[in-house]
Amino acid sequence: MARPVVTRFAPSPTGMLHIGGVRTALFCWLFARKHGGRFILRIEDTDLDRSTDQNIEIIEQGMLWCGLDWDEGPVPGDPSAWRGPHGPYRQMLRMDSHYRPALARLLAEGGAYRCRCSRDLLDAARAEAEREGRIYQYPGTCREAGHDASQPFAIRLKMPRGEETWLEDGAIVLRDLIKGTLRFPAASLDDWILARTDGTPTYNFCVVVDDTSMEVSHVIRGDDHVANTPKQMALYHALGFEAPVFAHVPMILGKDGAKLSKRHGATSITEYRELGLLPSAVRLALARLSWTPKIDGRAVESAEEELLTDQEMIHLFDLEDCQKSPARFDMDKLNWMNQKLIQRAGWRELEPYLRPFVDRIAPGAWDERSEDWRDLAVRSTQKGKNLIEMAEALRFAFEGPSEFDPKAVEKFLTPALRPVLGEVVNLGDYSHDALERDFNAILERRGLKLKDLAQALRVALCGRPVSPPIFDTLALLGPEEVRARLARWL
RNA sequence: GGGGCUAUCGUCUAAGGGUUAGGACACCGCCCUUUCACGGCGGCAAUCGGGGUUCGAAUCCCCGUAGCCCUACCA
Repeated sequence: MARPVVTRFAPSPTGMLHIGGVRTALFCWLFARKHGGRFILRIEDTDLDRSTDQNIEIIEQGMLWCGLDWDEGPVPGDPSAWRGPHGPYRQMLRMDSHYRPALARLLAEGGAYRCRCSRDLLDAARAEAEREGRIYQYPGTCREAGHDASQPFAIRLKMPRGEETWLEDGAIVLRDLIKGTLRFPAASLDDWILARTDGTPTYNFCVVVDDTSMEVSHVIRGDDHVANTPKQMALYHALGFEAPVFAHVPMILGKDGAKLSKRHGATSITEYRELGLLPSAVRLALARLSWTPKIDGRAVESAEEELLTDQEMIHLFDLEDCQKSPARFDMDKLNWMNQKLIQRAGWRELEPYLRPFVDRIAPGAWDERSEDWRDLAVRSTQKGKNLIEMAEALRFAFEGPSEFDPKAVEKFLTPALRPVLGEVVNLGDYSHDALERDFNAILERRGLKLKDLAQALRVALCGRPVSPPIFDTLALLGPEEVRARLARWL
């Protein structure tokens, strides 16, 4: 029986938003969008020491920059507000409303029990088992003791012993959409803790309660949670809830195959923004890690097909086309995708992303320019690999050269060419066609090649022999500025 | 130690018994060119090891090896 599709991303606000988390969120988002379902953002803030409102905002902003909008969850920037019928969406706010009642019911129904074994006792037993090379499992000392609440206690779940009818050959069977059918022998699982002695519930308990009450139909998460799943399945069973469908996505590794960490470069989503990447490129690159889009059953076969739009990704996305094995993060490919997406974007589309980078070079200057100017500025720098390169390529338009590359001056600004600059000063029509016509006339008269004049102009105007196409360079500066900059060479 | 997962070019991957093992990124070379780029064309490059099953294995089975996850009163 098909439930409406609901997915969720549940990060801990313990710092930055990790790129691996973004990828998981992206899969959840794609899946929900594809099936016309809802996507929930839930904050797992039970780690009180590290969770802060500021970190929550970092997550929200990272998600929004990346284009991953959620249908239910916190309202960005307002720690106490939320949107959606299943709130609150922060675990700390769900203690009394959700966790305690579920715990009480479990205790009353016998699915869980109070355990008085002290932490010291447990630690000692574990240490001893380890010393003897044995595996340690909680022996179930208090399982049938029927302890009351008169003394301190933790709460443990009664895990199946092997004979239960919902097991298959004594194993909990997980049919994972990505990993396939996985079997976990009940004997390998012990009675785990649902709530600590101080009454706070543990992670594995909260996820189940939250996913159930939020009507999550598909749990899509990192495969570091695979081994937790049978424990959670037992809890679903004890609670009498139908378990959601699970899909565990493989991890993202660094270039060297080790877990992606700081020494591999950027790990936080905000760093990718700082690198001058388009969110659409980040989405595409992340999605293509572990996922091979199939068009009519065929994997994408060319560069053209690889460059999917969001709509295409949503249309094509299928968890069955995901890899089981981990993938290494490939910055080269991300850069390539970024370049391609920059190339094919319209200037209005690019402008909001480019503006902040231009602002760093010339604060406020961008918005003072006309639409035509901004259009040309974007188009003439669209060959850049990223927004930083694009903005940098426009620097000449906002500030005159602070110095002139001596070698370039010697090579291109030859005595023979300087007089020609004087002719350029006389030109008044900077439209492309006019410039081309007038330049051709000058070149013919002087017996020069465009290359000679173009390079001389670049050096004279920008201080170095590199700039956008020469006619664009002139148009971006305008006749007045060109005359001013050329004056010293005449 | 126990439980679970994984293994094709440098990277992301395609091919579930028969292919010269295909594509993309990166790299290298050539061409184009108004600088830098873009672009076009071409090249290099892989089935972890060992046993089976089979006429035939990257594909199926077993055994190794390596890596990762879980094994907390962390999440």
